[in-house]
Amino acid sequence: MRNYYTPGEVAERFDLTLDTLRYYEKAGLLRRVDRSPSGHRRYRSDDVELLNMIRCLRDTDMPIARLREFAELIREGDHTVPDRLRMLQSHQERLNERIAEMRACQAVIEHKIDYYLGVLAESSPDPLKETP
Amino acid sequence: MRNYYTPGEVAERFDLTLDTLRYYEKAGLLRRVDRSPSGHRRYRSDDVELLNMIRCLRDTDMPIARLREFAELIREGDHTVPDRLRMLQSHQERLNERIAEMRACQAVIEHKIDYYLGVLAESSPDPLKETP
DNA sequence: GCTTGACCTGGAGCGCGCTCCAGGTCCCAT
DNA sequence: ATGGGACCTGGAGCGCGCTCCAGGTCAAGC
Repeated sequence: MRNYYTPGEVAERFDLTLDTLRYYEKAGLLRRVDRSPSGHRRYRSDDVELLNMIRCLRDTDMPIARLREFAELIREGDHTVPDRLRMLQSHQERLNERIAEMRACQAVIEHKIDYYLGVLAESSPDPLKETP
Repeated sequence: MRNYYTPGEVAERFDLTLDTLRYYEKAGLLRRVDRSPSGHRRYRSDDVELLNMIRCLRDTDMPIARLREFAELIREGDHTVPDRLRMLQSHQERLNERIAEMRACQAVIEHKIDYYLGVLAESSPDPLKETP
């Protein structure tokens, strides 16, 4: 029973390419990952756990640079928990703002959709009762 | 009484730079804008109206290429209303999906925040009743 | 022994959406 | 007449986040 994950497994699990996975490591989002005797990477379950977080944060547009900061805090040890907490909390706030912004845009777009629907209704009115 | 807007006015109104405004024009998001005798741009109110839509769509991550398609439909005339409608509707759907995705990520992040709060609570428990 | 496939490396390249620049024109106020 | 400010042009450059590549190693199965 293996206690590690191969690059292929990890890539598939998070829907990342091998290139991206290596890029994340180079960029400092992951520690230097363990290797098999032949040099292949072996991801531990805590790497995978971190990647899960990374994917969430990336998917919500946290830039790589900030992700690296976060990862560095983790590597520095338990005394950085308050800083990590602050990072996550402020990210949540930004996210709330972003979602609100998107909702506002949606409203404007919806308005335009209604307008277009109106235009169509007028140009081709009730097909059973055409205007004379 | 002027019936046009200067580049500076438009840029400020939509919080864009003059460069971006010109870029949008080059990219085909705007028609070739009118000019003053001295060559300065003069935006009409329908340009401004379109820009308002463009800003909404860009702010919700519609790529420039798709925006150009949309703008071209407008230029082609009223018979493209159904196509425009479809574009906006499918954009709204994508947006809903995107927002749902972000909410899902937020839940994961919130979970982590709670975990960190737990860690902190444990490492520095009730300050008035320290563990012996 | 040979092929296949998964993985390795360092480094170059790319697509997107701007952003910046040099050098110029025009107009208005001092 | 001079200076400042708003704007013009074409084209180069940039930051980000990957993505691709050539050339190589290794392990397992036929």
